[in-house]
Amino acid sequence: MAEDPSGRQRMVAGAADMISRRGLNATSVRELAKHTKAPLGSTYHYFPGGKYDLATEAVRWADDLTMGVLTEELAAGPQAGLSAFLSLWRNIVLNSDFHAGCPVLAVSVEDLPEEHDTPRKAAAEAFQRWTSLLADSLRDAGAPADDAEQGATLIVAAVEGTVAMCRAQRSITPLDHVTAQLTQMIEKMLPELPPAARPATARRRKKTPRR
Amino acid sequence: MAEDPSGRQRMVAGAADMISRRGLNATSVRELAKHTKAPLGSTYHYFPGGKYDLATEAVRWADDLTMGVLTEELAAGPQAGLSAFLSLWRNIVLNSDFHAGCPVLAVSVEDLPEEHDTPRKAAAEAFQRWTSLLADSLRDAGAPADDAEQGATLIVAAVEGTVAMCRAQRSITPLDHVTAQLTQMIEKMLPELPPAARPATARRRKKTPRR
DNA sequence: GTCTATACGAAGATAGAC
DNA sequence: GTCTATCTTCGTATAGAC
Repeated sequence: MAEDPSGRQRMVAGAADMISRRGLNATSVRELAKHTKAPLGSTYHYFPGGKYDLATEAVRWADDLTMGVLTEELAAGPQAGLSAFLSLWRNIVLNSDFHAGCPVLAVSVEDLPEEHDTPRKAAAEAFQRWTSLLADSLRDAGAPADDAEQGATLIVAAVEGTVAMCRAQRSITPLDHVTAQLTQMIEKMLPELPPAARPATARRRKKTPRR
Repeated sequence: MAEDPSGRQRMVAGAADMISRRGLNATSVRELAKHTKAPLGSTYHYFPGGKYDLATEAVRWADDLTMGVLTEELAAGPQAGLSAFLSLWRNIVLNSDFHAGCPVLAVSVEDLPEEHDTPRKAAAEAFQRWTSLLADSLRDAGAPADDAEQGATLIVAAVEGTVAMCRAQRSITPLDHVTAQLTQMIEKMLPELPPAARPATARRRKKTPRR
């Protein structure tokens, strides 16, 4: 968990980044090895299943990273979680000057040969985990069960779609618009409360909040 | 506009479909020619700029198709337009058994070499056109200007993201959830009216409605 | 103008030297 | 165990025969 100097770990993170930029098909093992300063042959020592093993781990890596951020921030309620989720992708898009995005989305829109289907399955799992986490948080905060489930799905879908739109348009404006609307949506689906109050279920947090 | 038996037109539509399934990088000119029964050499006669010319036209083709559907159905108001927009992609996903999606999104998440950037620009334009059309319709129906603009962006982003989620999960459920939430969102942003009534601006339509 | 045959590079994957 | 050199397949693009 401390920094892992291992070439293996660097390759997984590097693959996630590269896939998020160019997609899975355009991410070659050759170039990845070069960028991460790992010898080409070692790749197949670390990842005997080759490119698709590597891609699957890259998707899981992004999944876990996102789950970590969401879990931590959702402790302070759905709005805080939404905000953190948005910031996560916002920073990735801006720091890469609109060149990087979400590797999970990238894998989801490339039809893979039937026998190398594990990256897509990992992507499906990631979306499911993010959605469930958000839905639970909305329910805990008092949203009706249907709205919680549907709203969580909308949040994940909208963020993924918006990141792609921002990249196409080379502008962060779509993300700002979506942020405003999703924030409104959550407000309307929660029971009305004075801004300071919070339902009891939302108060249990596991750690001290960040920052 | 009647059926075009031309090989050229078939290649553009075929490219749009293939890109929507596997992404731009995995769409080879070779295989496209084979699928559309056009000789490989002819491709470069029709599209002197090669693969990226072809991709750009494919994106514009999908753009125009979507604009046509949207323009026609939005004449009956924003809810009808949303519904048609959703159906369009829903049918594509279901008819392809979760293998096809939106070519505009596919192009948006693949970083292209700087010199072959036109497909991305065409994608940016497509998103912009769809968003503007929806925003205008929402404004005409009485939504506040900010909500109209932001809501239109959310609709486009959410639909694009949801199509990708459905493909990853091999399930149409996300699209159903998003449909419910977006429908609610539009209702809440429009002035309250008895279901039968309609603001005057939404009544002007250009053609007789289909079917 | 249409198409076949081919040039040339880069992809995934592996064999086998260190 | 690590890495280099190489095999095979497929990519884009073109040259030149009909």
